[in-house]
Amino acid sequence: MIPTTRGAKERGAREPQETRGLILDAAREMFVREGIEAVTMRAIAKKVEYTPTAIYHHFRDKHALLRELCENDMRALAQAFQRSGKIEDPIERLRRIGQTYIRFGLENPSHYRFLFMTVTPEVDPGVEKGNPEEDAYSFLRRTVAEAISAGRLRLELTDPDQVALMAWSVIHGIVSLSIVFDNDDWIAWPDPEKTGLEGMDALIRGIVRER
Amino acid sequence: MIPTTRGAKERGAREPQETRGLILDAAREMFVREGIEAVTMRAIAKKVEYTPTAIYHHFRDKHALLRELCENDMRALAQAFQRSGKIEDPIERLRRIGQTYIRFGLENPSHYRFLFMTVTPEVDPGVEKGNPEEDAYSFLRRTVAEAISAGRLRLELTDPDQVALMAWSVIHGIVSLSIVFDNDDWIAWPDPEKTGLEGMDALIRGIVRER
DNA sequence: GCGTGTACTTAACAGCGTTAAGTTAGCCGG
DNA sequence: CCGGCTAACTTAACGCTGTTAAGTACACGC
Repeated sequence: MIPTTRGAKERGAREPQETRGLILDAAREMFVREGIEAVTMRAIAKKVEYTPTAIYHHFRDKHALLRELCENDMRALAQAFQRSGKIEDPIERLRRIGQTYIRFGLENPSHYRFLFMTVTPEVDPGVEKGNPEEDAYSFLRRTVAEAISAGRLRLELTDPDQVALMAWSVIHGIVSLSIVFDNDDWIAWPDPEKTGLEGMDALIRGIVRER
Repeated sequence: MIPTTRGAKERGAREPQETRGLILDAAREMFVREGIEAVTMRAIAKKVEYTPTAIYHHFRDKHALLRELCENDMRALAQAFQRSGKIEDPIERLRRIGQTYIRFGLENPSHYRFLFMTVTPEVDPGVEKGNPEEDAYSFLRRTVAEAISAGRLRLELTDPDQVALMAWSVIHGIVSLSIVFDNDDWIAWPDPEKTGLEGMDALIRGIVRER
């Protein structure tokens, strides 16, 4: 049962189970280089020099492939958050989370679009939800909860989910708008990172408890 | 040159130039009822009892059809903003704009997705940009500019585009996240309209000039 | 040596947006 | 009255997509 088999045929040199990784790598490159709509099963197959059908031996369908592609990056985001987790002050940490998130979005628009701007038919529990080390949202939520229980926020703000969503929204709003209306003359675009950070700052001013 | 022609064949009863409107109506219904991906040229054609090719006589391509479909609603949004334009206080007006926008998004998720969450290759100047009566963003921008010149905002906030984007972001963030993660158990969803409004309130608290 | 299972291929299906070419019907100038 | 013109429409097809059924080749365990 242990896949020590290697049916690589006269194709020879290629490691068999490695094919899976090969497909993922090829897909990832096309994904980031030319956007999600450039990634077709046939194009991936061509790049790794297999037939399109071969891919279905390693992934249930296209969506599963893309999801696996993005889960790594999703985890990477959560771990980037983790790094800012060392900041003591939860408010300052929140700010830092925002910055990390904006940069992730602007640097990986394809992943961002797939992860946060695409309606998926069903829920895919790929990363472990509720675990702050893998799930970026639950890390944000925990930070907010910390700020609440430390009495740093306005007293009427008691629901950590709601406040977390408010914070996420400012940032996600800027990032997704700048992705959608990139090089559009509709909006006179200020620097997205700067605008996002200042938006976060404004929101923070609006939720902290005045003293 | 005036299209008084009527080449409706033995199909008879059908008004010729009206066909265009017929197609739009059919597409609109499928659009709001089953979402954008259910709208295929073939399906529309079947519904209006023409061949798919016939549609291309009235619209350059699918995107043009969808755009025309949404432009009406875009204008409707701008006019809904217009109605809140009567509020004297620019800050209060801003709040009201937010509420109107949230409702529009939550009530018309398909239109919303197409208008604000879809990357379009080129800019389509359908609604007249810069004209607050047609262009919802420029209405928002004007309100912000008014607040700035009335000295209502913090002194470091001088760019109306940037502040308008910050405000838009909170709202768009909530709306788009609630569309994408609708019935997803990842997030414990508070009421989106309430969360959006409170987010807007928090942001407003964070940008107004303290006195 | 023989089955078994894994990795792959060939061929095809159904659907998509779109286009080239042909048909039909009605108007308009001579 | 009639030939030409044009708008509105159809038939047939192209090239693309994701996906699947069926078949082949190889390496392994028994």
